[in-house]
Amino acid sequence: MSRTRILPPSFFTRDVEEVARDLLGRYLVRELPEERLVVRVVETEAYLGARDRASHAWNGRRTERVASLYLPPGHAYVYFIYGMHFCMNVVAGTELVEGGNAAGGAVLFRAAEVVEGEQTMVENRGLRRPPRAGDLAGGPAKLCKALGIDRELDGVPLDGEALRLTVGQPARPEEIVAGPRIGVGYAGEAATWPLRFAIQGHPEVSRPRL
DNA sequence: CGGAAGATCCACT
DNA sequence: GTGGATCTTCCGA
Repeated sequence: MSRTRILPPSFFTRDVEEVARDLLGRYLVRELPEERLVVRVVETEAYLGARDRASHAWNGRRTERVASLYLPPGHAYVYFIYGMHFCMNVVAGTELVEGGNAAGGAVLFRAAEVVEGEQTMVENRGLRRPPRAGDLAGGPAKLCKALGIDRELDGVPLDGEALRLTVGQPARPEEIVAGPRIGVGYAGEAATWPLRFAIQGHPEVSRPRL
């Protein structure tokens, strides 16, 4: 158990689903100029890449927006959605080519609990009242807002200065639950795949609860 | 070159 | 529970 020991690139060079499960309980560290923010990941989703209709890399799609999905495992993919929100993924997978990620697999961070820097996260979220469960980082866009993550961080390595993933307090396998991913109803067969993972019963998990 | 939809959140009912 | 906000990206014409 370590807040500071950084997860190496090899951590992300495994099956995407396995990485998504193993990220539960890990610490995401955001270094701001004046302060360090730390959260513990409690919910993730795996996106398998080219063979996954719900993935931004479906069918090998390779546009400027999704270019970071093809960086080596361990890099950030941050995208803008619904005209006002950002969401963050980490590139993962085993299908490598030319030092990159051939399949475009990644893990979306959906929810986290605060470990350090709550006051700044309250301010980043624009909350005027004490946060209730899920207010700070109980959803992929809330998480980004709270941590000050936007497209500036698209493509950065997650073992670098601005952003790091550390060992943290990993979830025990028996406390992990799985279910279908959120907001991907258009994806046909893939919409039913149980690639959403969470720490069972955790109050910060986004809705609908698993 | 236009239109439609989106890995969401919030306020309001 | 529902709809509005708000805008980038992509595909089809």
